[in-house]
Amino acid sequence: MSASTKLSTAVKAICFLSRNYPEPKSSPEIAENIGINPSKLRKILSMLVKNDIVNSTHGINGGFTLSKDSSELHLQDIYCAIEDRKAFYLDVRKEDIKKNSVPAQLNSYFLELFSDIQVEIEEKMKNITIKSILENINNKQKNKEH
Amino acid sequence: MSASTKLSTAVKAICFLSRNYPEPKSSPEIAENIGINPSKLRKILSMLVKNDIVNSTHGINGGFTLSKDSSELHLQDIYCAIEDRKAFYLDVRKEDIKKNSVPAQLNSYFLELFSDIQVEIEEKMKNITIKSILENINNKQKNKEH
DNA sequence: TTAATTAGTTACACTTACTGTAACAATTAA
DNA sequence: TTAATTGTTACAGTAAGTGTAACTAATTAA
Repeated sequence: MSASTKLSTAVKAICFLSRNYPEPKSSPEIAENIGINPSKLRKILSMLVKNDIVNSTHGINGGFTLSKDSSELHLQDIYCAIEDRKAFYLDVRKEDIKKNSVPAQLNSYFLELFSDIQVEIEEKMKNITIKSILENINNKQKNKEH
Repeated sequence: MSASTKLSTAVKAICFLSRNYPEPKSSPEIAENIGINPSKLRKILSMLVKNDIVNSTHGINGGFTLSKDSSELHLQDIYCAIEDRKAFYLDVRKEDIKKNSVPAQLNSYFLELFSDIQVEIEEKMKNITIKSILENINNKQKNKEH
């Protein structure tokens, strides 16, 4: 599952929890709503639990709830929780080339360029909250109805 | 081979051709310099040939040469030549969810967001030429020697 | 015309990674 | 203690990536 796919899946689950707050929702319930396997979903949600984005309670009537208000949940937080590598990781070929050769210097150049791009993406995600996403799609829906 | 890896490989080959211009260089020569299999390199270079970025001549003393000056070669051109999909393609999960449901709307939202990111990356690449890359690594090298 | 050399393409075995699912272990509430 | 739920592990099956070789087509030199 790619980073971008995982991110959108996590956000779908979070939005589902946000709309049902404060009622705990089980993995089969959430999974059914967003169209994914419950086991796979639990893997993703367990990482959100570890990062204090959602709470989980075991046992009867247990499930997942949001731990923060949607206005305090930034896309960047969610991304960092589910991905240990940096955002949208981009790589160069790690071939065996001579040190300080032009190809080796180009490797450094591209790693730096890709790193810059990653920082820009992350900055973008810092400015997006779950609340703003939900407002965004609500507005789109209203415009459709006119 | 990921898009980013292919891009950096192509640029390494192009820089090698730029430094040896106008002498044609064969795929084994280039491959040896940048540390890659000649056959794989030919696959990448053949796409650059189709997009008029490098020329190729068959037969004895044949090989590859640059078809443009390094100041007229933009990173974006190279990227488009070797990748049919959009830059650094990001995707959402194509699960079976109800039309117009919130998860479906979130899919649209993320596709739009990822598309925006792609456009930004491509804009960045439009402003980078092979010449500027070579100057950049030359300056870095000079600073090291001080 | 022939031989040699090189690009361009195809094929294939090998490995690696991804996928979906199930099963199990750990935890909690009734 | 039992049942339900999270959290984790395992695994078979599939898909994708990798490296390499081999083949075809094109071109040049002798």
